Amino acid sequence: MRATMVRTRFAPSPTGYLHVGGARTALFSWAYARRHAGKFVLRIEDTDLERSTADSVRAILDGMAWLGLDWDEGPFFQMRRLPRYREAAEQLLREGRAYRCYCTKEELEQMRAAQRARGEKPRYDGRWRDSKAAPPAGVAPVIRFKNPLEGEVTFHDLVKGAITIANSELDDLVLLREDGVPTYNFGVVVDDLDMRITHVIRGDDHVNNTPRQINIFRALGGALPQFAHVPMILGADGERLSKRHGAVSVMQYAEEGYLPEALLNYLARLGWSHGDEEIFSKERFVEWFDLAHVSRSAAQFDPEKLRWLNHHYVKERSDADLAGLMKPLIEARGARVEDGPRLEAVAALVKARSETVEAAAAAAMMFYRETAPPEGALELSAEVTPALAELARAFSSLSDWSEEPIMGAIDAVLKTHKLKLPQIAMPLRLIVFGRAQTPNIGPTLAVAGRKRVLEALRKRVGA
RNA sequence: GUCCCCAUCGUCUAGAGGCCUAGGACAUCGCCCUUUCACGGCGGUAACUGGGGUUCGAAUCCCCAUGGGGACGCCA
Repeated sequence: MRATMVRTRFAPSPTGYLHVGGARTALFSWAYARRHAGKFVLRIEDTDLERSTADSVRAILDGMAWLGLDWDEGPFFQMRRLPRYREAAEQLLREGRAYRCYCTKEELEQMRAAQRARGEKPRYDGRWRDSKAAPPAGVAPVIRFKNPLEGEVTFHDLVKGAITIANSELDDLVLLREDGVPTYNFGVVVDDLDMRITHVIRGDDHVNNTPRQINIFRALGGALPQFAHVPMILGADGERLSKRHGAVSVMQYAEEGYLPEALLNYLARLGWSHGDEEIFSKERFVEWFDLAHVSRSAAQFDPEKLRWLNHHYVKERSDADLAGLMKPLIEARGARVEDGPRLEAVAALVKARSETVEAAAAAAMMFYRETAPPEGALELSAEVTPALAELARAFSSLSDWSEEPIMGAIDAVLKTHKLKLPQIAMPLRLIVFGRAQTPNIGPTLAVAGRKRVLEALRKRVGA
């Protein structure tokens, strides 16, 4: 007998972009399904009519696509399943496991305020649970769940272990609003049941919802999935992740020149580990991923380490690949790649000092845009000027414009004028590129092209 | 306030009773390479929250304290 197939899901609410916390939850859920040759289901929980938007749905899908997290079923939208929730709620009503509640919001607020004032946990007191009172006229009821009064719920979380919560801590939550839209806890249960989810992998913040959901699962007569609650991601200062901590949106990282494989690798390593392994591919991650090694405590997001990882992957990309990614960014800066040196050669040169594709594009600009040295930065001494003039002549007569002959010409000039390399290389950098820091002078001049080098030199020292 | 969860270097983490004078990575510091800036190489600083148990032996198990996080909506 084969074990039932693993089915996991990612169930975001479309109320904003895909943020790193959600992305990691999705990643773990996705990896678990892939690892066990199961199915990964995407479900959009759009029951918050106020905040859900089509743009958010797009943003979430875009984020997942960029990260390469593909799903096998869905996206399903809860708002298209309303009849199904109504049906499930009516079943519970019929079986006496749910009831109509006619409380007004003001009434509920009053009740909670009083409870808080008494130092109690605010919760619905069940006043309509067994009420025989006639429903007040003109009030549309909600349907509430008849949560068990006694006993406790224990479940074995795949990452946290046994968790027990007393039913007396729970209250009769709303299943269906007056307009027939399900609340979160009800929608989740009906869907996880209908979609035959075997492993619910989600954020830590849902631990407290789980016992409620388990009670509903049971009332509905369904089989329980396994639960795995992954810890939250905190900002670098230990606070809840927010915009203050830099980018939280996955797509913003894309825009800032991060590579998907870098973000993926970083996220995988946040709250999960495989011995001392730090750098691994998506494929390797799938091979290694297990719930047992998910950590139980929250992790702080470290932008520095992400940058380091990204740099690693930038260096790992082929020159052609990197050039392809850089091109639109260079053009966005108003330069034409066609007017300058071959982008692949430039990419090869700037790789080592660019943590992001953005940075690589910025560094590449020195090859695509003329820049005059800052005022006063270039002061040529009486001995350097003739040396540079001679160098220009030597350059123009080189039969081959590449690193080796270029350095040969420089060495010769150094020798005849009794100069040290920096004395010639620094002015050269300033004259040709308008800056003192560039990659090694030889390959840099080679990539820049003879025409540009000679023109800049002649303008400055004649020849 | 009540309930739930968590606790190893600044950060991410290894560690499932002896392999731990606690390992790796980022960051940081120093040296080397480099006659610029980087990349790279080598090395250093740096942690088991506290207190009680259990055990021949505890970072690892139990209890308490402390600290942190989460949840208490007709949000998800």
